[in-house]
Amino acid sequence: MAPDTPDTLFKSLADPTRRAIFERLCREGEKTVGALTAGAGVSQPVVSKHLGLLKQAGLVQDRHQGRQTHYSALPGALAPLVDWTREMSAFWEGRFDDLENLLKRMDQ
Amino acid sequence: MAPDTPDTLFKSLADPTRRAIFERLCREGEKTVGALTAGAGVSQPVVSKHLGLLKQAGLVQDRHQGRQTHYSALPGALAPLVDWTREMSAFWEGRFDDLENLLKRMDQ
DNA sequence: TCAATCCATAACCAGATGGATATGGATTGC
DNA sequence: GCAATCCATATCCATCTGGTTATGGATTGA
Repeated sequence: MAPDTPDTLFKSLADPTRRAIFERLCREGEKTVGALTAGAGVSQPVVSKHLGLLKQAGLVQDRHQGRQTHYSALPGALAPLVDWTREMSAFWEGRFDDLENLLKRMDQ
Repeated sequence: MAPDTPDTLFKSLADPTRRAIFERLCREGEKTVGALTAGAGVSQPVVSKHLGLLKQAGLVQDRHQGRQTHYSALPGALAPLVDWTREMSAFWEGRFDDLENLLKRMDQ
């Protein structure tokens, strides 16, 4: 799946375990697979698999150092998501052709 | 699943068919199930099921008129998504404790 | 009233997916 | 060199999920 598309991003972040891993990397910075496994609530192979998917999606990068692999977040990859939500909201803001929208705006 | 949480929103928008329906509602405004089915590429029951999930997630609302049901988008429900991405980016911006981040910033 | 239309629900199926365990390669420490 | 550690891959399994067809209730129109 092509990285950095809304589809890939939504799919990658839809799983709670996977999203939690990404969140930890965003909050706490670079971490090894072992460190991520501690507290993930799932086995190490599962963590590795999720990290592989996050990497494919362009959301994380890895750095090999000896027998450890350090992963870190690439929050810039979230840009297409931001664009998408902005686009959807923009369509909403730009449309005033039904009564409900009109009433909502008059309500403000 | 509780509506309007990042988890529910990501899951709801992860499916391409479902997201396409939501996008159409955002772009083109209120539509009946029949109108949405035309061009969705899937059968009418599938469209109904997706609309049911989108409604549970708080992303759409429905309005019954005779034998038709009109659905419309509620893009305000995307707010938790926007907040979440902002939060992740904020963690990123606030951290300058490793060499790679430093180099990236010096690069700009 | 009766046929047709619109939509939701039910039942079912195939494939995707998240999880576990088993294993093995690479690296480190003794 | 050898045992131990770290991680990725392989295999397998149960469940979830997105799709189909079948059906039926409600409403409309003739």
